[in-house]
Amino acid sequence: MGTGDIALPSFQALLDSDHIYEVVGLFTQPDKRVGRKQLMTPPAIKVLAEKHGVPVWQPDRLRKSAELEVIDDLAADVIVVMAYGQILPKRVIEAPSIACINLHASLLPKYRGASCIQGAIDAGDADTGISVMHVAPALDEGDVILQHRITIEPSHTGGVVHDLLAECAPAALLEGLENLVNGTAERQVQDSETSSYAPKLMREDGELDWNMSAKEIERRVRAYDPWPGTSTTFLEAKGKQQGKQKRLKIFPQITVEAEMTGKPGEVIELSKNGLVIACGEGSVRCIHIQPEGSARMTAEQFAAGGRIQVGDILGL
RNA sequence: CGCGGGAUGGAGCAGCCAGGUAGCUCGUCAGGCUCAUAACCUGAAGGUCGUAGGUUCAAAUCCUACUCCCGUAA
Repeated sequence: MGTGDIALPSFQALLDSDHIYEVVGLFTQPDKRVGRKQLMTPPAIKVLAEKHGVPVWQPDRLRKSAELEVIDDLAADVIVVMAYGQILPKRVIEAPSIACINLHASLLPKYRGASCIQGAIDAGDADTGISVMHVAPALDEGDVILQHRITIEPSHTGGVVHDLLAECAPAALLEGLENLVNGTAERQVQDSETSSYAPKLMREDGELDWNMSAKEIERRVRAYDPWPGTSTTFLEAKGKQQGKQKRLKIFPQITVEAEMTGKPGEVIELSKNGLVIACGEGSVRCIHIQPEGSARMTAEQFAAGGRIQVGDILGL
């Protein structure tokens, strides 16, 4: 059961190991309208499943759908869950004869929840990983079977870590399955004292607060790329839209300028060397930005347009 | 037709509402200044104003259609 692209390599690994495991079905979220034209688009994992002749189910709300019977009928030995996007009813958890396991993209008990990857980078952690765990009725609180660890480099964005974890997941999954099958799997109860929760992020969570320190801003921009992205606002100084508040997206990599200070949100420098914005502590130098209504550009290009000036305050 | 913004030398933007000489900040090239420079000064090249129609003596500008791009819809 899975939806997100992070589950793709793991699903592929299961398909490839058909000499050991038979994939009897895939549950994933319904097709959604995406993009500017709102085209109905299936999850990539669904396409992969259909290519291999694996039956697919896409219930709107698994909890109260007829598909619950399907799960019983499939009589699976193990249910593997990764980035599915729905809470599983108890009935599903208890359906498989061996176990219902979940792959979670953090070192549990830290960062339970949907934004586990962003959470680890945003907090400045030195590493994160994949946790293979039993599914419990409460979100991401099940006993941990094993964890595979990866290092977060100072340049890693959310997207990079996402891909690294996706690559790292199949090995963890296969090891976990093997242990379960021969009964050697551990069951480490999660320490609720050190647990934390990383809630699902919304677009507006990417709005930068310039009162934060430059270090925190730098990590936030890195963690939230590509989703939900980070942005601030500026007042348009040119053209028909003059005086209107416009969105300005900020992309990695940005660098911390500890020496340069100013009122939080103030534009300290706007030149070919970048856009320097004052933070609560220090400032950050941004190179790649995107004003609303325009394509992504460099700070140098943005400076040429004269749409903001040094001294302007952003994010008001 | 989900909503909104946009298309103007190589880049980013003005000019459009109140039609009449192609503008600004850069970049590029040449020359100058300088011990030197990414700094400064002078000059030059470079644009079918997204496409196709229409209105007009005259269209970047007004009207219609189309194409493409961007934001947003978590």
